Amino acid sequence: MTDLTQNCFRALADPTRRDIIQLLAGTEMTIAEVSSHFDMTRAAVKKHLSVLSDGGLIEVQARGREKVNRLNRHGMAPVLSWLEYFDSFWDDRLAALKTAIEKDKS
Amino acid sequence: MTDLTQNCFRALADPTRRDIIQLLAGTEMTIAEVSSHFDMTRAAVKKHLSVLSDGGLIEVQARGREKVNRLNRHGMAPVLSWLEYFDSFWDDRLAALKTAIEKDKS
DNA sequence: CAAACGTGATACCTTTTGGTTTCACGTTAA
DNA sequence: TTAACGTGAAACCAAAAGGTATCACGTTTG
Repeated sequence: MTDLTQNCFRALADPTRRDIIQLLAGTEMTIAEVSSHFDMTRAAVKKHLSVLSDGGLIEVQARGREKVNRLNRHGMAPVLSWLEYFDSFWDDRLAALKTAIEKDKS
Repeated sequence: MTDLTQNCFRALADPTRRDIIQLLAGTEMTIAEVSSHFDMTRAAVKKHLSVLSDGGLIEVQARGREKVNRLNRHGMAPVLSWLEYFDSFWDDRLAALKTAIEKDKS
C-alpha cells in the first residue's frame, strides 16, 4: 500500500474521475453502467475506477459475474486532513468535520 | 483563463507542490529561497510555482529584481466547493466553511 | 455442454508531466 | 557602465498518464 494521501489527490486530479465520483454519489454501478455515461471504452473507464480504488474513494464488490462500484464516503478524509494540516485558517471548522467523519465510521 | 477548478486539483496532485504550499504557509519566499528547500533545479521549482499560480493557490509579486511568492489562503475554495457539490454528506459543514471564506474576502 | 456475457489484463500508442540544460533579459551594485 | 544577480523561457528528454484494441477467464443462461 503506497501513500494513500498521494493516491487520493491523484485520483481527484482527473475531471473524468471526478465525474465518476459524482455519478456514484447517486447510485452504485457496474463498470458497464459507468462506462455508458462516457465517450470512451470500458477499458479506459476501468482504469479510472482502479485509480479511484487506489485512492480509497470507491469500494468494489463482486456480485456474480458483475462488479459493483460503490462510493466510499470516507475516502475524502486524507484530502481534508491535509487541508487542515496546511492551513491553520481552517483548523476549527475542519477539526469538527474530521470528528464527524470518525464518528460516522461506526 | 481555463478551468480554475481543474487547475486547482491538478496543482494539488503533485507532492512537491503540496510541500511548497506548506512551505509558503509559513513565510513568503522568492523562487531561489523555495528552490533551496528541494533537491532539484530552480527551473523545475519555477515550473511548479507556475502550476500553483495557474491553480490560484499562490500569488506572485515583483520586488525589485526578485519575485516574491505568497500563499493565497482562498485558493482552496474550488476544491472545497467541489467537495460540497459532490457529497451531500458534507453539506452543512462545508456550507458554513464557504460562508466563512466569502466573508474573509473583504 | 456450449454460447454469450461481464470483467481483468496486456501490449501498444500519443500526449502530458516533471525534470534538466542553456541562454536571454531586466535589475541592482561597484 | 560594467558585472553580477534573479529570473523567464525555450529546447530537449524520460517517464507517467490517458486512451485504444485484443484476448483470456470465470459466470451465467439456453
